[in-house]
Amino acid sequence: MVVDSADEKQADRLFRALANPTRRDIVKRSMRDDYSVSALARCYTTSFAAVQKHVALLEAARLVSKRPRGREQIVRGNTEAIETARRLLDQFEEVWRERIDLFDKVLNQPEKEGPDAGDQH
Amino acid sequence: MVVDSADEKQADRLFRALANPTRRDIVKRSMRDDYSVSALARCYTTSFAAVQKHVALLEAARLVSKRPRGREQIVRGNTEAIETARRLLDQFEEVWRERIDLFDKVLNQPEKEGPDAGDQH
DNA sequence: ATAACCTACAATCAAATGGTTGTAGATAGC
DNA sequence: GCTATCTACAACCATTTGATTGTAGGTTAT
Repeated sequence: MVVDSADEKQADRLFRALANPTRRDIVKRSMRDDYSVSALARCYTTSFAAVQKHVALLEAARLVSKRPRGREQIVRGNTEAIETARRLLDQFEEVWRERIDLFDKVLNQPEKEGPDAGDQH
Repeated sequence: MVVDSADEKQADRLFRALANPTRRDIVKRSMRDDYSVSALARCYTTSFAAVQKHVALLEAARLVSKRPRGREQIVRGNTEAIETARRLLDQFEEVWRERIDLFDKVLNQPEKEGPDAGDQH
């Protein structure tokens, strides 16, 4: 029941990290160009520490990675995490497809009863 | 700067709603079968009111919709919201592709300077 | 009508979030 | 060496979240 595995926690972190406009913007920027943490901070009106925390959160969700360059940390967007999120979304549509398949199966085998009780939408 | 439009708020709600294992499970269940709110509540160890609030949150994110059937409310998963989330993820990979394209363009026009300073990865 | 059930909503509470300031450690440049 | 810059991290604060219990209204069935 809601298993609460490591994968689930990672899914939590992923979607949680994406649920903030500043963080989404950071992901986009760091996908497009190289940014140090302070360079990112200059893009927003919030404090450096706030941006730093956003980056840390994104890093925990594996949406970005940091690598040191001299005294600064270069933030880099990670497409694999996006792929992971996409696969998670696929799971939802997969179970939806199961419903459709089941519905079709009932439609194509009307030997038992008429589908009058079918309350589609 | 981080525009904060209605679309952005909807994206916030969408990802926020997905950032919880119980809510993700509710979405899957309601995609697969019809569930009343109380039928959903019976699937989890938490209180009815807690599940009710989860459903309200999912409804605000348009991930599910409710329709009354007698005294109960039937919760139904909505694939369109999943598609919306997928499109949002597409945006990230789109800007990433821009980076790749730009990188290719530089590689194919080495007339200016040698790309020795290129710090790939 | 009465009992049982489903839902809605308010009040409450602990924990997490998003933000701030301040302090301290490294590194780069003069 | 000294200064400016970049980062990390702690402490703190307001708001939100996730959950609870309790109350009330509506629907179904007996």
